[in-house]
Amino acid sequence: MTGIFDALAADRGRLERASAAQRVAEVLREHITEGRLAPGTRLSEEALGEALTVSRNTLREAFRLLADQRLVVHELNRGVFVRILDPSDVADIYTLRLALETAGVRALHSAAPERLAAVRAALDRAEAAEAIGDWVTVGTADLHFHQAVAGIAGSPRIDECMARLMAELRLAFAAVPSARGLHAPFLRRNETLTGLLESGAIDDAEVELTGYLNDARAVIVRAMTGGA
Amino acid sequence: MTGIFDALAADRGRLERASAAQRVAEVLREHITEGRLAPGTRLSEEALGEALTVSRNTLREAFRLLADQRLVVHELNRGVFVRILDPSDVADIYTLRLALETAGVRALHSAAPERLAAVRAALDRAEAAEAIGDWVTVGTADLHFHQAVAGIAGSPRIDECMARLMAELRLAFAAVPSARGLHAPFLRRNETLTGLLESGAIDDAEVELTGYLNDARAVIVRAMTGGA
DNA sequence: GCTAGGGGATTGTGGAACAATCCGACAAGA
DNA sequence: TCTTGTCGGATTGTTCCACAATCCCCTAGC
Repeated sequence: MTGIFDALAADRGRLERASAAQRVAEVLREHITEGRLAPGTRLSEEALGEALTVSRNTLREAFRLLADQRLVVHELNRGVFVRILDPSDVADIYTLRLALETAGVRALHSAAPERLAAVRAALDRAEAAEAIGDWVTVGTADLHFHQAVAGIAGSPRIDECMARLMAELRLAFAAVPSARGLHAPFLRRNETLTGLLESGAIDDAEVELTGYLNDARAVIVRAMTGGA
Repeated sequence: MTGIFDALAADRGRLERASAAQRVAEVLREHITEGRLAPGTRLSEEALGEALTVSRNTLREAFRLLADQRLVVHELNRGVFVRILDPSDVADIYTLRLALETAGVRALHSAAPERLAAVRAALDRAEAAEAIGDWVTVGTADLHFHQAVAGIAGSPRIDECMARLMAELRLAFAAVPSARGLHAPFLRRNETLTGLLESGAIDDAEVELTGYLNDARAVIVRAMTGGA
């Protein structure tokens, strides 16, 4: 009998109006992760407040939200700047990714089947985007794929942690010139990993995942140090 | 020649004064994690601002910081409340803890020896506090012990993630009446785990850690559901 | 007993003002 | 020329105030 109410409750979040600070943060977040705001850019309170027609108070609250997500850094009396990731940041992101995605793989046997299906669905989206050469979408789908892998664990906190990491990773991708060549080699390995998961080979999947992430980390770190 | 400057640069963080919002958040955080502010308490902007002699704007910025750490929840047009953890939250915290601490254990062989020493040091502090019956300190040292285990990974993000989780856990502990009987049985297992780590038995340590956290989770969840 | 509506209290947001701080420019001295 | 001291503009940090939006509780009316 409560099925209807549960279904409605799932959409509860959608009707909660967002505060102005949240909306502002959302807009800025998009601009940052899409690369339209280059890392290191100073976000002037006055200029941004005027551009978005919000008060400084509201803008400062939005800055706090973004600082939490590590998309901007707040320097006292100097203002907020779009975060600049250095190679050690990227390496660290991959360390945490490995821990979270491994947790997902290990939870495979006790997880709901939908979670594994979500992994396959994300993979399909990535390959569909690859087929038409839409590399921006490929990058997005790849991130969603890995979120789905970690999501196997069924842990809200792991999901949130991964979401933050993926947002940070976009910052790194924005710093790498050719994102197209970056993702292509790894799609095949996504396919391999998914196959292992679907066959229930947890240990093999874990080995594959570890090697995958270590390789990806090396590629990106090299691109960052070599490119800049 | 640059050695001196490098050493000074390492202490750079210490001279950055904290903003009023950060100081306010720090004070509130202590009160919350020490249990002086009961979960569910409403934090009125006006009353708190007057008590701490800060303006509402500053207080609101502090609230954003605390909301990030999940110590308070912000409900639109209703205000902020000290977070109330339910059993599913605690269970989820332990899921993430397991992932992070496992990452530490697995990094054992490639970690600096100081990190393992930090684990032993935290354990010693806990046992010293136990000897004099200071159970509050035991609880704190136990949290530090587990942070040290995760810290073996040497990842700043893992460290920060664990620190947040431990702050959340204090909220749960505050809800459990007798914290004294809660920690005692697990000190022995901390000792066991440390011994396995020091002997380099990664796989055994991982098994012990997994069992440990699952048992601890069950104890706390039972205390929460039974006590309330 | 239940619904509808009103009033008070609190938060959300904007705006202004002043202090504190930073940064660059310029000048003075070695 | 290089370093150091000082000044002034620009920006942030913080406070205060005002008003709209919203929520919650209480009461009136059915």
